[in-house]
Amino acid sequence: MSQSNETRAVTRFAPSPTGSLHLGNARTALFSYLWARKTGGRFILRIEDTDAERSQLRYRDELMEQLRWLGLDWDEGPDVGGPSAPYSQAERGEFYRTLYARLEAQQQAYPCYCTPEELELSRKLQRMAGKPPRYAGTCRGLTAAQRAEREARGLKASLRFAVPAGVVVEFTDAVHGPQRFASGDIGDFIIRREDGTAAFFFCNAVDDSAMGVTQVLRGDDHLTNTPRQLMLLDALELRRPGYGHVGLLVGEDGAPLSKRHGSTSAHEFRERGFLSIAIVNQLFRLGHAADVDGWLSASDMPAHFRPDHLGRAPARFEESQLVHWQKESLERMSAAEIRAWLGSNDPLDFVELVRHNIVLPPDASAWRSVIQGDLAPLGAEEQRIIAAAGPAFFAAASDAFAQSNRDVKVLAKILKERTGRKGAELFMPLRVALTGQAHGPELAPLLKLIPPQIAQRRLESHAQNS
RNA sequence: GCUCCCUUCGUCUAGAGGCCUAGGACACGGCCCUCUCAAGGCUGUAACACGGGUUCGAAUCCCGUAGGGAGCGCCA
Repeated sequence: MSQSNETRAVTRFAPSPTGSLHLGNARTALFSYLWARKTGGRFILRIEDTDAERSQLRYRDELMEQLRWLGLDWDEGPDVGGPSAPYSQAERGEFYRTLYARLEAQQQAYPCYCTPEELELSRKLQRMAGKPPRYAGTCRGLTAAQRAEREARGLKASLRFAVPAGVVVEFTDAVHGPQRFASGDIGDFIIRREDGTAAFFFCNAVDDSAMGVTQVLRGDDHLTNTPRQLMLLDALELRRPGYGHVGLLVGEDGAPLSKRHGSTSAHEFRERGFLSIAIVNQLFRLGHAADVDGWLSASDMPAHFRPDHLGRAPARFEESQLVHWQKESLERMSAAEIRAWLGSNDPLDFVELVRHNIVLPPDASAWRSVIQGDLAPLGAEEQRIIAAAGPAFFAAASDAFAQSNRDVKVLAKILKERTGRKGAELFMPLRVALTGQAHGPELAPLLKLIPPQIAQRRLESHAQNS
């Protein structure tokens, strides 16, 4: 296994442009990217847009934008070209046609005239009989005359791969190890749709091979599909890429990540203000055992990627862990970078002051209004602190503030003499009255940023009544 | 139904027969620091799904059971 890790891996990400980049896909893209970068190989982006109905150019562009945002760049792809162009399957029809012709000439593929209704019925019947729902082979034995008769009736045909009987397909999965499947368990499957477009099993396998991909990394859900693709490649005498199937990414309830888990696309996390490097650090550790615990920069990540430590079990995505990487990422940014991330024009000293109390951009707005606008209503803990201090304290505080020239040290000294309070007993009520919150950045510099009249008013407001 | 896959602390994982009284990280609790939060330091709670084997010895190997998942699509 270590042998293959040393060689230059050619990997790919092959999304279908039918929606935005899902976290699960983002993770396999990341792993593929890292594998290529780690070994000095190549990373290919191929767009699987054979389903004209659902594929949209808009989605393709979004996908590419989101990959770039995550820091994944490709060496070959629809926009940058490469030796295996074109990289959109919709444009590879000619290549597919020569392969179909070969398969038909070798009698390893045949036209199928069954209608969707007939197929549906057949599957239903088989299910009821307790049998696996496989293609019955109705059209496999059709004579030339029978085919001609169907053509004459104007029937459209799909093309099916004739699965060889009695074959055992073996391969070594990069994450699951040795695998064996019997061809008898696999029905003849469609490789060209009735409309002439290539079906997934076919174009996906054939392109990986033709593009020189050495390591296919994909979700576990494809594991049992792999023998089909292998038989196809074998029939065409095309080189087999290595396959690796990683455990799926699931939500906090253990079910596959879906809408009901809230955000599931990279785009949604971006909208909420998560940093791409935070997301990448999190994905890096889901279904993958890194050799370090700490935060990694994008440039350090490839060296720490371990293809032989990819996980078989489903990995649960938990936002609390993402938040950790978000904090770690923020710690490593300059105030100017944080300001840019916030998209604000806050003074840098303000950013510097509140940065450790920010996880997502809305946290910054809260502090912004503390120094300029109104305070949010007090929470339970805050109310308790105010009540415990009492109006007399704030009357004294208000006086003291007027003499303090906004210097917390001076303010505290006067108050200490007047009230006998010190430490938390003294500072906490001040903090709550001035900021409306029981936690936050250091009080002294914060006070300097609050306009004096506003600070004065906040202290006085608690001196009045209970 | 058939075929295949998966199962270590709440979560991510280390672990490839003795180094495991199972390690780390996140989260959670405590202590220190401190006006508070965060950060940092120290520290605590917490897991080998179950049952049989094999072995001097099993989280690690074998066989079952249970639970979860995937595939069997003219969707990728």
